[in-house]
Amino acid sequence: MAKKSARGRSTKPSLKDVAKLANVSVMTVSNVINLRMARVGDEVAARVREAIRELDYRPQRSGRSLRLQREFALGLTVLHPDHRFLDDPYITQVAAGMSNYLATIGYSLVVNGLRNMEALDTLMERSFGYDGFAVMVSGEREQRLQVYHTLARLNLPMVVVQDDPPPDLPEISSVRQDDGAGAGMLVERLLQKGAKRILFAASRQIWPAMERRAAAAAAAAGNRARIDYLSCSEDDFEASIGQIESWLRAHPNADAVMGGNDQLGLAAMQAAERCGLSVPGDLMITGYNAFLFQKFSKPTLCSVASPAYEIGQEISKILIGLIKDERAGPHHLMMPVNVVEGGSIG
Amino acid sequence: MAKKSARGRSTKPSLKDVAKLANVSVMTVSNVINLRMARVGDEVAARVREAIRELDYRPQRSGRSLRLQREFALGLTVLHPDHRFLDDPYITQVAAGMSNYLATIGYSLVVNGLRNMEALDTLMERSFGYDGFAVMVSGEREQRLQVYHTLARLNLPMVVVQDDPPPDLPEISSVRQDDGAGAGMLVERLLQKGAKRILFAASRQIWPAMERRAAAAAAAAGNRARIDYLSCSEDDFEASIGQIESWLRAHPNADAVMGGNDQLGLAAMQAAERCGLSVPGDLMITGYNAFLFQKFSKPTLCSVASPAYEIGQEISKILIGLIKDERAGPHHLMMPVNVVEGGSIG
DNA sequence: CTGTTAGCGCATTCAA
DNA sequence: TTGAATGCGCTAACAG
Repeated sequence: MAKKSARGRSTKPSLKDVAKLANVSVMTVSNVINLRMARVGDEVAARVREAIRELDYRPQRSGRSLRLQREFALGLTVLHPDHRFLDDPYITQVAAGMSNYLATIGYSLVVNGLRNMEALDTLMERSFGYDGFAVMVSGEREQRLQVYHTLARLNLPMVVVQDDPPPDLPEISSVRQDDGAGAGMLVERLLQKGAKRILFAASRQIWPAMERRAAAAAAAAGNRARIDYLSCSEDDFEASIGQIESWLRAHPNADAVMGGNDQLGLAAMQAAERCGLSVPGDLMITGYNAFLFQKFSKPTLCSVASPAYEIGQEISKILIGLIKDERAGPHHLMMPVNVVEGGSIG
Repeated sequence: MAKKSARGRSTKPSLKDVAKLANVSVMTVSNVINLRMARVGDEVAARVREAIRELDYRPQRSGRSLRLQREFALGLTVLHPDHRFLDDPYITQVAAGMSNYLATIGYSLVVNGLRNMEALDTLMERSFGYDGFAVMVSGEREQRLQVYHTLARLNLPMVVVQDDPPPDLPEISSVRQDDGAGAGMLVERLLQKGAKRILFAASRQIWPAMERRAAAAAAAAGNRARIDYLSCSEDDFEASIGQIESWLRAHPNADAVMGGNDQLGLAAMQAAERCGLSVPGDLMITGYNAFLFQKFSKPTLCSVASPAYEIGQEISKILIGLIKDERAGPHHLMMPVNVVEGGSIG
């Protein structure tokens, strides 16, 4: 049971308490805990374990961290103006992948949601609680670069997610999914089905990955089809529908709408219905990053499966590697993607 | 710039380094950093700040934590068999609410996703990195109680989310939303519109809150309507649709389906369509916890707005209060909910 | 206003 | 095989 001091404040037991109870030195206890059994006799070890159990002792992270100069945690920093930043399923999948991998090696995940640059500055002044971290940033490239530069000053292993790291900071690693290929595959299917005029509906809030999808779609289409670009207020679903609907009414010759993500694909489905267009007969629709929503529509959305969860795991492995071997160079990982079939393109 | 040792390993600067550069004692630097300006002269403070800037010094959390016996972080522990535990929008909203509140006071959020009791035991052996934590557990009440009892041994401020804490552990706090009232309001509306036979479609994975909703719905209906109960495999959307569809075909006199959450409400929408039932004409449908999805269907789902984000904030406030004043008793907070209108009940 | 001392819990190093 | 000494970075308490 926890020790209580005179004032009634319960204090956690330390190595010293265990050592006293087991009648050994603190080092012996430390050795037992860290499984250095070669250095401890069997019966002594048993006595120590009994004392640990009796006191309900658990090593205190702060002492260990101070001594070893390791925090035994990784960070996930998200810079995004929406305060409900974890609404984004991509972010949550990355976080889940990191958390689950880290749990297997006794590490923790520290999540930081920042709404603007000021919050970042505040964060920078404080100490952190991790040995390395991943960053996901929305906004213009210029601003993203500024964020990366700021965070690089922490001098900690760092992975940029779904973006190109700054060329002038070669130490930074990156992990992305192959959104160029994914968008290309979707466009190819639309072209095969005769699409000549396509709308790419992106979110108003800029994510680098979505820009890459739009660019890759345009490149894949070449001069075989025309691709227009529409920026939608993704956070307001109703508004997105309205914007796509307006565009569809203004462009009755459109053959397809590519949603920058599945939410926008679903918005396009409803916009089509409001315009009296049948899917996929009158209008084909695709989404991107098939998470929960992909099946919510009828017909099901044709989309691209995102390995966001696996990306979270890979990020962790890379960071742990960089922490263990400081000499290791930066990693740049590109995860493959594949199309998820759906009735929305026929 | 970061100091480099002979081996090329970069080492973080410490108070001592700053003190040396500024020609003051470490305590003076500490006082400047902690804004104890009454104890430091203006020009000395300026000199110290200059040194901090020059060395890019940042206080190291581990030293501070060790000295003050505080981790400056809160934990969020989720025990749920699905490894993508953060797929649940309720959990992510709670996490976002916690993270954003904590950012304002310089605390961090540590996320722990556990898939089973073994993972919990592993976690219990290690040291943690937080001063208090919130718990969200799915599964049977018996198993949940076991989890709470295990975690209580950490002897840390603890908040149970969306569940009753164990009666024999009066120290544990709790925060819930008033799901009884929410379910009651939905039932009342259905009854007003003449519903006599209602299906409550719950997820196969048991969440205490969903059980409360089902119980409250039955209680509210009394003998005015019959409420059946169906357990759906929520993780597989297609399977959920199939299960609800089967039930609807077997019970053609059903008037309404209450989804235990919005995902299940959406599944019911599709099941209705497959049965050739129009919504709300032939069948009324409700959801629960209106997050992103609530607007994804047509007609829009009638649901109950969840204050999950606010719950996250309240959890943090409660925990911080308990950490600051150990004498404070447990808190038990019940957050009100309200209905979100939608065309799915007419 | 500034400096000195001491010790938080732990693991590396060295001594027995 | 076990123990003792040392110091990681920081701040409360006290001394000047």
